Amino acid sequence: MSFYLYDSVKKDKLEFKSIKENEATIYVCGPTVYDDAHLGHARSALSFDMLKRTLKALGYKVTLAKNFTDIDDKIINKLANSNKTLEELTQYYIDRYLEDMSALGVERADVEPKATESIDAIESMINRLLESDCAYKIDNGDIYFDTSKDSKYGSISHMVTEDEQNISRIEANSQKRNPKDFALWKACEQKDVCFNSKVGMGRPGWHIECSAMIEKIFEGDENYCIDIHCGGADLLFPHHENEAAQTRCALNKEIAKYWVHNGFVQIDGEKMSKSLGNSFFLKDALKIYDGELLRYYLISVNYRNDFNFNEVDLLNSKKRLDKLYRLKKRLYGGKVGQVNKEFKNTLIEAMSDDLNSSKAMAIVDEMITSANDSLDKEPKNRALKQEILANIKFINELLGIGAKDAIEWFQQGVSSEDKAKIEELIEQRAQAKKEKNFAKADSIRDELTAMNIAIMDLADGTKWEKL
RNA sequence: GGCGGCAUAGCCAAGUGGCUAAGGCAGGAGCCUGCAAAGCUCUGAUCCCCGGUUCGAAUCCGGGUGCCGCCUCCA
Repeated sequence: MSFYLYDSVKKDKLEFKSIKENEATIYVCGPTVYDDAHLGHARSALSFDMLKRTLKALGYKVTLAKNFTDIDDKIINKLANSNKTLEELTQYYIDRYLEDMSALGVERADVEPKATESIDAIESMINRLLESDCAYKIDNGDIYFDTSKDSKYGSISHMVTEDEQNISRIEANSQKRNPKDFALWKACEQKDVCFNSKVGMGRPGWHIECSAMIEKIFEGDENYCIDIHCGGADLLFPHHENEAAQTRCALNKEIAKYWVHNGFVQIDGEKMSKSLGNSFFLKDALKIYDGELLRYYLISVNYRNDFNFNEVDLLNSKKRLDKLYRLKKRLYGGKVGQVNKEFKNTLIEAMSDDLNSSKAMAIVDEMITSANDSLDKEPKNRALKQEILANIKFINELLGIGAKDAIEWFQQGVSSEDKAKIEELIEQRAQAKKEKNFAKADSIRDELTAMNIAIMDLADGTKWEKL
């Protein structure tokens, strides 16, 4: 089966042809670890988690690297107001990031390089750029990349123009050869946030770390370092433009064969920001909503589109995901059989079309309806039940949803005392029903409703769910 | 100022030249049920506006209008 991916540099949906047959190499620009992860980080991580899962389902051996930028101006600023070391501070946020992403079902990357642990690769690349005069050092020790040395500069973002007016906001520095030149290395004096390297005392610029890490981690071929380079839409310029330029000048090849960018998350139609006070940290969202639900909600929209996060839509997603778990609950404790091949292929096919998760979810919904219908007609068909459970298992492999215990799913946040009380009330109601005392049965149901508990009388007894 | 994206039923959202425009939520009708809930069945849009290309366009081109993003750290 062919895999198609929208390349945001070529602006076209292309058939994926990996550098090495049946192997796929992916690099994702990860977070700068100076604060907790927000919904935007989640969306990025989820997009490329789906990419990895889909390629694996198609039979590729996937290697995904996601970096942590653990040295940067904002980290240094934060350090000034804390009594932690650089490593303590960044490791704290790395752990927080991984914890939050784990709650969303994001698989760990195969390689997780840190900038501070890649100084050797960075200084090596900077040295080569200096030797070939693609980079130059100015009086204060800063090292800049000379964008005029890269004839293809601008080919990634299509953002570079000759018009001087457009670049008025770029850092003014009289020693820079070209206004667009960017820092590869920032000289500094403070020892606690600087590294002693062959290119001087200082710290790496943001862009060089990705180029250097990719060179260090992946082999590539004579034309490309990796198959797919991923990141948020905002990274296209200047970050990815600069990465591409550095790699071209240092290695004489392109950094990536395909470029994939995910769209932004807005909250209630407004850009996320601390000043707006819209709760945008993942940890806050996870206090209220289940991680799997957030995952399901966030992947319900194509990864390239902007995403407008709001509670109404989130609760709609909850109802939709509940249907999957209700089906799973219907088959509770049953054996998992063989997945339906047609279902599996249709689902992979949807994801193979530029990760069309919306379509994949529609296919899941159709499977749920058809499965419920079949179960209504043939409640004792064991083979059918086993196949449906296998289908649900495959949904989890590909989309990362539906793996939880179906009973627990509907009882999240209910204490064991409340559970006992609910069971007791249901028992009393069953007795009242048996005696045809419907008034009493209904009043017990009202009592449960007041506790936010919904009940449903099924063939095999009364089941309850937390609303 | 420069570059780019988006606009599909009450809401969310697939679909990028051609069968009756996916799917979900909400709403309506029915089956089932002591009544409900759950589940199942049926039910809704000609695709922001104008013009063009074409036998044929939501889908391509041009022009509007509106919203958003990037150009400075940012997923």
